Amino acid sequence: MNKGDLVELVAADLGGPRSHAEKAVRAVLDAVLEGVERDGSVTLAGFGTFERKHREARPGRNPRTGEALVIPASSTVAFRPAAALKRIDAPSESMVAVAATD
Amino acid sequence: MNKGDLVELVAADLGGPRSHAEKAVRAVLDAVLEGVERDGSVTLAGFGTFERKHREARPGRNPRTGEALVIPASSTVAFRPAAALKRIDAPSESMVAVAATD
DNA sequence: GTTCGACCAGATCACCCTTGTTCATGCAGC
DNA sequence: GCTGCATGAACAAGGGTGATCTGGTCGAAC
Repeated sequence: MNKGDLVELVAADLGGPRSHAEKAVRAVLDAVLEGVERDGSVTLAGFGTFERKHREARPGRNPRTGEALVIPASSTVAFRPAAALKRIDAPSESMVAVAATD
Repeated sequence: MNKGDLVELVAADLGGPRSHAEKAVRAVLDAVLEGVERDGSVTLAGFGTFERKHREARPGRNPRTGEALVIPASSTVAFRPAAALKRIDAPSESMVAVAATD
């Protein structure tokens, strides 16, 4: 799913025109990045937490040549999903039971 | 930073009332979850990709008791940030140069 | 007021991360 | 609406890193 489809979903939710939903999507994404840049972390209850993580330099390897190299330290944005959207998958053996229950 | 602050940023961006921005934030977050559920992944160019990742069951351990246990298979939502928001930190040796340049 | 998130402990395994290319697609501008 | 540009995905291999378990409480957020 790409941004266009997401905009359609947002438009369906907000009920307004797609152009408005598109602006809303951009505004939210930009605000998240802004918040991460400013505060270092953005916590959205029930959704997850975006946080800027500093990664130490560490030894890496060029997968093409196999040559060892040093991956420089970098800052990236990590996302920790809220517990609400972690779903425990039923074990394979229970799938039959689930199917029977369902 | 919490959801309220994010809403304020979005409101400042959209220019509308905060109540409207709050609805927009909820709509976007909900749409992302909806998209992940539907399609398995949501790609936002310049921001990142949300994708549902299936994690196999694996042996774990209760950190309190040290007792071994099996972590059941689960599905979670992972976020891969776009290359644009990965920032390479200057090496320590360059910090002096940066300081000198700055 | 209620619920949700963070924290911490220790051990372990999955996965992320590098390079570099190309192609295709998505996005945005005209 | 079309085109152009930019960005994402995939692959290959290996090692380091972090995510993960529980759980109770406190504080903040909703």
